[in-house]
Amino acid sequence: MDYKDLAELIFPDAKDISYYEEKYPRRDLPEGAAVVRIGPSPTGNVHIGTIYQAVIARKMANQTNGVFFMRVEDTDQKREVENGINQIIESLTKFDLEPDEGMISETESKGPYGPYRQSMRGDIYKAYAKYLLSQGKAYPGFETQDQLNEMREKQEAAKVRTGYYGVWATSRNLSVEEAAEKIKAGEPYIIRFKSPGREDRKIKHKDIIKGNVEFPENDQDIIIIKSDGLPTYHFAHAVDDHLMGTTIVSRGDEWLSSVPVHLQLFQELGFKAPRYAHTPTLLKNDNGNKRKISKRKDPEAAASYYEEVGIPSQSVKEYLLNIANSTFENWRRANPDKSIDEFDFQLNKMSVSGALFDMVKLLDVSKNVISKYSAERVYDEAIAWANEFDKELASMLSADKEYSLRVLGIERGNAKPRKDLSKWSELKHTISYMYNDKFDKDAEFEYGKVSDKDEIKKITKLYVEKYFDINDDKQTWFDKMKDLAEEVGFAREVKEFKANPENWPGHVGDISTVIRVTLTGRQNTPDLYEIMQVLGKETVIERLS
RNA sequence: GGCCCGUUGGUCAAGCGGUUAAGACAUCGCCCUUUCACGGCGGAGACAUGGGUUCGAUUCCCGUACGGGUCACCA
Repeated sequence: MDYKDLAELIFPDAKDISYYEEKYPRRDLPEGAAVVRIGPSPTGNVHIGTIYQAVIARKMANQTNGVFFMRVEDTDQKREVENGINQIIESLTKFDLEPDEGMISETESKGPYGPYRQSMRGDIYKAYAKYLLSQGKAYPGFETQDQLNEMREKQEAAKVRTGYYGVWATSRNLSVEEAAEKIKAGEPYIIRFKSPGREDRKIKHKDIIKGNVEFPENDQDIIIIKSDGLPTYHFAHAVDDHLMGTTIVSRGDEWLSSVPVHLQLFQELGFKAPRYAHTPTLLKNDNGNKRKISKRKDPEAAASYYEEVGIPSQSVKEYLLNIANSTFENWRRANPDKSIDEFDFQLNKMSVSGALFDMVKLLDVSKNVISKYSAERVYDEAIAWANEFDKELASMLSADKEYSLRVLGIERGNAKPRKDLSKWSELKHTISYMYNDKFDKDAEFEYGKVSDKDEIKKITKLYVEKYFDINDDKQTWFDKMKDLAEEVGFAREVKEFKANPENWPGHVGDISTVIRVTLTGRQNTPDLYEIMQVLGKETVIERLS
């Protein structure tokens, strides 16, 4: 009996790998085209890190006329969540990051290298495992979970390196006959990779982001096929990225230390290894310490969070790009109106260390993004958000769309657009006073310098009766405000007042504040003239009287 | 603990042997025909630490400290 017989005994039905090598031929792509991918697991709540990876991958593929595909990595059935794949697809769609190939539903995929779901590729992994087995590069391991745990405890107690290697690899030296006998006797087993590595030798890895890294060679006989018949991440990575023609593996840097294993696997399988780009992790400040942003503890770790609070996906993408390449910021300033598709992203310009996720900065980016939207776009996006998350806002906006567009158009569309909105959840508060049914004329407002009720009444009455005319142009309106100030004994000009404050009780700004607060309930608002224009004659008179 | 990776203002970051050590966010002040937002101008604020190497180190080397990752039949 030899290795081949053993392989045959273990995987009698597995095809020869030549079948798959022919079925999935090398991609025919132009020189320099990058084939990149994301490999999310359907564990529910898509992580913002997945979106981050997708932004990077999408850009790499676009810039090189390459391919961006999505492969669902669902080999851990315990963690799987119902509808998990659809959630991933939905998330990518919302961020406008559709892959060129990949799953398009829980069970269907598009693209020539499918299926793009690891649990549906079982036969493929078995074929390659059989191939290794038949060459004596893999072997069945018979230790139970408990035995392995026990072994680790012993190793820890003895303060030696933990793991399945050297003298600890007890199944490794079983003869083919012994192994076959155990299998025939029905003993449970898994398949291990027979590592040719030696811990006292070094391997060099050149990472696109991290640069030169040196590791000890891997000497662990890692498991490649689990007892459920599915591959481990390492094995699936090697087989899939080989077959699918991945040229650059961009993934989180928590994988960096697995590179020796992966390189070895590619080597022993006879595959050409891809280039690797290990991206820094998104971190979060937790009581002064940095730690990985986590789905369990941090709401902002979920891609859906941004949708819920109404931060446009465009803003999130720009922020992520900003973290990925700090040159993005300068580019954006130089090209305020270009699509981010035109930005030249460079993988090797990525920072080596992890960045703290900065919500304040994200909001700032978002504020700029929204400021460039037209009133129509604000309306469309806001109402889409509101329909799902804020019914009151939705009915407010949709009751009179034309009117709402005018409200949203205040100080928008000009050279210096208003920048006071960074997420849709703020919108209701920002514009509520523009809607009569949301405005309580009799509420107690906080006024400024002039706060005496009778005086306020006097000023607003005078304004309405003597100065207000909805047809005035802005300059006339402005001059009239000054006239009003003068008539009630206030300084016409702020500068005059500041030069000699003892001469007046206040200035025109104090008077306009009276009008502003009475009209809107707020001391801080956009341009009052525009507000009055939108509010219309009737409402202005009604509120000021 | 072993093995990796990292450490420039509060945050994100340029810089890669000689710089007044960029810029952005945040913060403070002033200005911007009346508020606020925007915009403009300005201020404060940083090379973790100790040794080398060098005429000269934020930049190169070694140690230390600190932070992060990883050591699963999870990805």
